[in-house]
Amino acid sequence: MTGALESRFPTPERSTGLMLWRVTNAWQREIRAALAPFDFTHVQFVLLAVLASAQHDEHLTQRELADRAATDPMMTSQVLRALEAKGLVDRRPHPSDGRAIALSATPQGVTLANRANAAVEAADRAFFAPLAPGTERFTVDLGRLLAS
Amino acid sequence: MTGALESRFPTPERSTGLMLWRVTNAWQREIRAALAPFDFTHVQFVLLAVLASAQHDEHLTQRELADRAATDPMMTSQVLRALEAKGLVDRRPHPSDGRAIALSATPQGVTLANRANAAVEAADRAFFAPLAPGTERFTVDLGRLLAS
DNA sequence: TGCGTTTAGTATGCGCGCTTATTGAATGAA
DNA sequence: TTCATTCAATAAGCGCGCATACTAAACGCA
Repeated sequence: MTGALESRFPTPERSTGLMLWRVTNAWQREIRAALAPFDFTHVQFVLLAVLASAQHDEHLTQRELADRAATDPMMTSQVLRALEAKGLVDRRPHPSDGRAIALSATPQGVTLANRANAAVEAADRAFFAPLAPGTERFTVDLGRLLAS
Repeated sequence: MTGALESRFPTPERSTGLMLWRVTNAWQREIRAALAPFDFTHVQFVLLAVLASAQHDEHLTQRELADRAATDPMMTSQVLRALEAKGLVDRRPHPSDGRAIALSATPQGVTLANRANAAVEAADRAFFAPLAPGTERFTVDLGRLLAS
């Protein structure tokens, strides 16, 4: 660092934070490309997939779905209306809570979620392949960062 | 996975991609909080810091700065005008390229970049502390993902 | 029962990351 | 020198992530 900035890091490549930022941007590009054939954004896919995977027991509310998917409630509200417009999600009044909305994936939604999920999982495998055989360890590290 | 989605991952916590996404969002929140006292966004800080650290040899153009900082050229253009309005950056016509802009951090810009950098590096240390003593290894992993 | 508090959903607005397109200047080849 | 190509900077627009604020319904407690 010969410039006017006093940093611990001689180059941006040494900063864990900056690297994390760049890697996630690169990953988002890959996922976006993988989902483009399905006309899905990443958030659309995540919400539909989480909804489909919870389909067995009950109808989630938007709040519950947002909690499970770790998405912003505002985004969740907006994206679910888009998914409803596509005919992939049903949004009905909640039977016992007049404020809430009971969500369910339509059959088309489930079908598309499964096909898109295969594409996303393939893109993920390709993206994280350079970590093999340490991919699991890397995922555990990410979990540690979330726990705190 | 007892629902309607056929996935390799029983829960989102097992998907490296989703974990990466969540961790980066959490990291962005920490950085945003650390930079709030300086009235900086993350991109503002990164561009100013990279510019200050390159200050020694020449005046970068916006394109060169965007390349070094790995930021989008559109963002770079817009954020640099904001930094100029704050008096932290000078944007002059390039002496030999009529299309380009010669950038330099002002003295106030350098001072603020150094103070903000200390705050960001502290926030980074705190955020990645749970990885110790494997932080370096984690950073190397991130580098591997970018290389491909 | 009544009323203050909490909660589900949504409107608005801002900065980021990206795509597409435009303008004008530099470049390179005939 | 001329003209097609490349390139720096920027305009416009979209979806994401977040903050703030509002409405209406549910909840809790006396």
